[in-house]
Amino acid sequence: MRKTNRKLAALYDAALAPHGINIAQFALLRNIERRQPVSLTELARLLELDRSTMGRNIRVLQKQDLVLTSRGTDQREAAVSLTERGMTVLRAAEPAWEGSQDAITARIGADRIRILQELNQLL
Amino acid sequence: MRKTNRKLAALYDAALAPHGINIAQFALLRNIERRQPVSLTELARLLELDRSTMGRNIRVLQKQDLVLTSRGTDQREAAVSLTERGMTVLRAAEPAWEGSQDAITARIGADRIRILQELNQLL
DNA sequence: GCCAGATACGGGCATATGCCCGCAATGAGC
DNA sequence: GCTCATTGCGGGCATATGCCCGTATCTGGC
Repeated sequence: MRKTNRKLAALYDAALAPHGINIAQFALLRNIERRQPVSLTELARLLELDRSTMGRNIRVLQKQDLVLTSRGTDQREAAVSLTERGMTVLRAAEPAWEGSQDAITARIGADRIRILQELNQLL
Repeated sequence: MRKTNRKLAALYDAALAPHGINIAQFALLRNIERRQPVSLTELARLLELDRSTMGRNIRVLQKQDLVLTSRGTDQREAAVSLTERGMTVLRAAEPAWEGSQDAITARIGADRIRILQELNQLL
């Protein structure tokens, strides 16, 4: 599973590289878009990551001017949103992501993809 | 896949924690045992990892006195072998690993496990 | 035997990931 | 209103991962 995950990530990363992001960042940007403005804790819950990991990942996106964070009503919360550039990059990267998705589906079969999705539910 | 991989790794890591190693290190130790003495490049090939990553992972095991490296016939090569302690820890950790393996198989089904193994071949 | 290209490593740079600890803001109970 | 447990973050520590570049060693063709 670890091997496969690395290979799969490498495939997506190669396809997304021209857009300056990797698969982890792509997934993160999509989640931000859906929920913005959203807190770090909420994003961490959505992607099932440690909160501190999420904080650092967001910082990288911020450095690239893809997201911005401000304080929420709750002064503790960091409210994360896409910047205009973030939205542009996300839109531009989507075809590359879909292309990889299709290529991988063709290679391993839609039924196996479905099983991978089930797997995550079971754990 | 990335989510599932993290969850799965966490399960194994928890089971292996009492032995002071994680799932990546466990897999690495097993491969070293099978091929020792073995070069970094060969190990990297076996586990499909970047060679520099392998070098660093080995260094961690070395720091814990689980493996030792010496120069091979080819003076460039690092010949990696298990230390006695490495062997002991590997043997001690195996039941924990098998326990996780069984628990996970029970949870997600042997057929899905088999599909995961096929997946790696296809990529 | 000598040199050029190939091969094995190590180190630097960047990201990803988790755990723990401490700080600040919130909110519930009195 | 005030105290204290809860919640949201950031920073420190450690590992994992990949890419690129430089150095050392080897090897094949001459």
